[in-house]
Amino acid sequence: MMNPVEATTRPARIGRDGTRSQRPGRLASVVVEDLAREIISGNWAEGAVLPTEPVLCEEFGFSRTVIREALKLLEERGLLRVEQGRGTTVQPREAWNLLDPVVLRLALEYDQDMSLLDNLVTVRRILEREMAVAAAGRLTEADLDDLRKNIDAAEASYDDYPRFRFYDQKFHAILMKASGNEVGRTIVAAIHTHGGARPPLSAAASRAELARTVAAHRGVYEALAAGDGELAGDRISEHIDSAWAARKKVRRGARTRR
Amino acid sequence: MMNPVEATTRPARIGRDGTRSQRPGRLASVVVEDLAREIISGNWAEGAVLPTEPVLCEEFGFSRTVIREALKLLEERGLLRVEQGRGTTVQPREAWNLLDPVVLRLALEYDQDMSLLDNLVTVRRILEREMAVAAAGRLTEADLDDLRKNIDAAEASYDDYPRFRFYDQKFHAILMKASGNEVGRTIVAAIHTHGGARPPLSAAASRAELARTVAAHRGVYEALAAGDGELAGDRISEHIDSAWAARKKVRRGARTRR
DNA sequence: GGCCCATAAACATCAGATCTTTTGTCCGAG
DNA sequence: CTCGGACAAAAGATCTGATGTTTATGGGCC
Repeated sequence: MMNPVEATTRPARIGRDGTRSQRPGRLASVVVEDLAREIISGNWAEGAVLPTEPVLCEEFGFSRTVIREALKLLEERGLLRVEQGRGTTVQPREAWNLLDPVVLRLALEYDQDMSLLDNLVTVRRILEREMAVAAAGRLTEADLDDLRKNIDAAEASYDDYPRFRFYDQKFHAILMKASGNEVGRTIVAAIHTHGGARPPLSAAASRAELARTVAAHRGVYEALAAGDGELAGDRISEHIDSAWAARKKVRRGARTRR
Repeated sequence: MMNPVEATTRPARIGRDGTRSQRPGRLASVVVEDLAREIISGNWAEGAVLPTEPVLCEEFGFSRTVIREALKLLEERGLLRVEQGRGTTVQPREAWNLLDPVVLRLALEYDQDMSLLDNLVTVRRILEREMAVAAAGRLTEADLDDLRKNIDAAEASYDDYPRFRFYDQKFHAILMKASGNEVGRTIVAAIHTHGGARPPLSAAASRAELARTVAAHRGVYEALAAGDGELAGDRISEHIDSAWAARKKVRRGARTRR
């Protein structure tokens, strides 16, 4: 269902030299990853000109088909600008599409002071708050049932963190869907899926933290069941904030920079 | 600047037969537009299987290079799923990246009840409100100067609507940038650029409406200059809401469905 | 009936050639 | 010396045809 692959894709420039023990799905994704990293890490500054396509072919050992596909995808993500007759140049950070999975993942990886992660959580908190308010007036009995069963399932998963996270995200997903705001749902889903998959958000949590999450969800549920959208919004906002604060504290003591 | 072409793109399958009086920038964009329209209009339902690449080549009259590039871009946008050995299928609406320019434009075009546009404005209002609050504590003197000059320039452009819109958007852009929230800025910028370019948001406004906009901006500016972030946020939120309400009213009387 | 392999379908990649656009240079006219 | 236009070089865009890989399917074989 999901796609938890490619978190560490980086098969080190495989060519056609026979030793391709594993193929990364698409060759172009290797090139995308590589070039995106150069750009996002700041190694290649804004305005820098990339080598020409034939040169890149030689460097990576892939054909032009693959290289071109990668360049097009990077252009689509706002990292590059490809112009006939002129060459390929690096776009300014303002043009990057930070909601794109690859861009987001790499940007977070090089986000030393966690300002980007902070931004992400802020956006998520704001949007989810308002979407909870909107959902309050639209939830069906079936939705409420779903939410309740989801909370129960999460409560029974304290010993299986991945499973717990699944139900955690599912809870928010039900709410987003019920809010009727497709745009908000798209954004929040992108943040959940690709932003939450990084430390410190992806690190296993203490049992107490999980219990707090369940309690918070139950509080949101009760507010929704009572039809009090504002209260539900306040509670989910508070929930996201406090969960993030707890996570930041964890990270601070960990020093996980690799 | 924009690209008002290709609303009805289908230049009768130009080949290399000499008569290519005009090239649409990239051939792939024609294919992207065409296929995206089929999907977003609902003409092709979720799960539908597209013709194979060779067939598409024949239909469009382009080579596989072009067709493949288009398919890859559509996959990137969440509209399609391309799988080796199986074929190309249409993705469910939930997977669409509604913030992508092309997807957003077409989705709005087929957004008969304006619910999507409503979603867009809601997200924008929520985000901009919070970002104004954040900006209040970070604005430099230079930023404030910029804002003031921007308002004055807008006020002097009542008779040149495109120019007025430029300054209008610039005002918001300065604020977004000053907020320090890159993610929020990316999202709001996407909404401004690609969502605001459609009727009824793109239609020329009355002089009174423009004056109200300027007054609203000035109110936001004064709150910011006074360091009152909450007030600035409330004002900008109110501004976006009332401007949208006015626009909806215009649209209602117009019946612009073509 | 269930398992295994041959085959076909469909996308992935490669290789090389030709076309277009952009840009910079060079040279002659004024 | 400066301005233009012709010309050439660079770089991406597109075309063509062949070959590799993955997936699904169908027919034997046990």
